[in-house]
Amino acid sequence: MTNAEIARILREIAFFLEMEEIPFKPRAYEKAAYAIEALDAPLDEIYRRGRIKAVEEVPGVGRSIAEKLVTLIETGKLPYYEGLRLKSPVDIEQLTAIEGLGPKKVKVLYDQLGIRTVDDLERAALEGKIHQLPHFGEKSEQKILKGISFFKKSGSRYPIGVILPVIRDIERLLEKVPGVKRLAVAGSIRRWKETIGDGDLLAVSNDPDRVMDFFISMPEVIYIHAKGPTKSSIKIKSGIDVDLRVVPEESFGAALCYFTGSKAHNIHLRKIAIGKGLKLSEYGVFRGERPIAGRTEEEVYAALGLPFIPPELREETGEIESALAERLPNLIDYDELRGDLQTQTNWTDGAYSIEEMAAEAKRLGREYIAITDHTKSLAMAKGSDEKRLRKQMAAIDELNKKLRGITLLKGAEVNIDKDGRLDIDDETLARLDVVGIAVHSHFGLSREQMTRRVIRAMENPHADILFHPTGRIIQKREPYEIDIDAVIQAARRTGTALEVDAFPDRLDLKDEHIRKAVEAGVKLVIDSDAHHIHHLSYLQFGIATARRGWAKRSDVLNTLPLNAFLASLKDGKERGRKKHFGVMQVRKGR
DNA sequence: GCCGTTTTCGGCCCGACTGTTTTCAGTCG
Repeated sequence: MTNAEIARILREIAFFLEMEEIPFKPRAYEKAAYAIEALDAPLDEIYRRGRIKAVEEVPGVGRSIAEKLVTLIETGKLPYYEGLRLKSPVDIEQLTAIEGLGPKKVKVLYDQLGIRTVDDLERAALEGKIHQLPHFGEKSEQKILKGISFFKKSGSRYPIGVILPVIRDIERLLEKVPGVKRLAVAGSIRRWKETIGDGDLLAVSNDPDRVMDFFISMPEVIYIHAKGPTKSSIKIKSGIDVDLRVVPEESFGAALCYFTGSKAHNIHLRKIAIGKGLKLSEYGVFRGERPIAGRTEEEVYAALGLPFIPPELREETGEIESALAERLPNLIDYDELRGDLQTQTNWTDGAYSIEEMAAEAKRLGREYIAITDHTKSLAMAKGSDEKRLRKQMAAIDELNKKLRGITLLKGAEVNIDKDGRLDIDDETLARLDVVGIAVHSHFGLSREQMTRRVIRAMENPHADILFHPTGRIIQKREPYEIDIDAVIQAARRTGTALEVDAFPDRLDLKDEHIRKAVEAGVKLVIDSDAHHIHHLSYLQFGIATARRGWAKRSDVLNTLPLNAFLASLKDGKERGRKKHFGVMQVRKGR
């Protein structure tokens, strides 16, 4: 059973307990669910290694929940949970996806009308049975029907690459509303999470009504969830919910902190405040009634005895502890990448010529980019063979003579075959500046086979960078089965860099893997994987993901100037080769 | 049910908006 499945069960237990109005226990189960979701090892593995004691060491898991988890792991079932489900057999996941339905209302709907699913709910609403229930009325019934129609059309989360431009557009409109003094994007977008549930905007204005009126009457609004003087919430055509809060200027920092989240980070901050005899809310830090901080986030963190914590780290994965110990990493910044090492052109499946890609990259301020078209075994992308690759190298040499202000590197995205061999010969690879290697086929291998395959390819002395190491496409394709810890160890041993593919559908490596790689001292590169000139600006998503993975500038090779970059890339590989060679010698000597 | 530079017992984050209420519960973030 996966951690996600276990977490889901704990959350459902919390919901059932909430239905029964049992105090405090629901929070405990939710907290445990959250903690288990955030683990980087499967819980059943933790249990196998350390028995129940290790399970109890998960924060938020005590004796009672640990026992239940053990039952769940050992038998795949949990009688306590089954019992709750039997008592109220409702489809929690479905029903709570309807805006405005929580535990209490779900209970009334089930107790009074026997509603278990969204289909049941829709039937009852259409038959006019719902508005007769206590605490429901005409409006609730209409709202439920509206919610069901949204439920049927939409997935609940969107890739950040889809949502960011939409929110930026709204931001630009709101900035122009008279009276708006400050405006900021908050929420999970500001934390650069890979998928986003809704958009959060924060404003300071001396005419709040005017901002709110403008906000709810924008042409793209299709539904107004709520409108008040400080908070409004809408749904826009693309199906995304957007919230706008208006706060006084002296509360802007506290509000920005609060609306940026994450929720778990906020709760931790509030507990620290309580510990100091203070109170933290979106309006500021208070001692009694008296505000002592709130205008800026820096001020708020300082009042709690903390340095500023970058939004990308606010996931309650140890950032507050690190901040307290003054051990926060100095994260790579958004303007620190000098090069881009994965771009495709119209030589294979890209849409633009090498010249056009170079011109756009130069315009964006890059100092160098590698042209890494596909290789021959990727037939569908017109992959190059050795001969064509050499022809392209010659073309790049010619272009470099003409180009000013940017250098093109000769590269390739070399295909890893099923057994871990590369599909371009070593002589040709040796002539390339940047050899990226990547898996594009046989995604269904076992974890052992896939891990062996990729590591074997990394052991090729010419392989510089492992491109998109897990092969996932967000919300479309799961990562292939691979032992990422073994890959990280292999990267370290062979001196191969791991890519953070910045293409917003990939973000691969993802944040938590980056954190492991950084801790292991493995070098990273951040690439756009551009197939179009517009994609070259995707690097920002990669930088954000690297920051979420606690990466510093020094962890990322393409923050270096060209010569230092190339030296570093090849040195790493050289050291890896010698180390490997050294091991072989020892073995022979035995 | 969990947890402890305030605690092994007694707390558990805080506030806005809606709808159905006539003083507030439920939901959301």
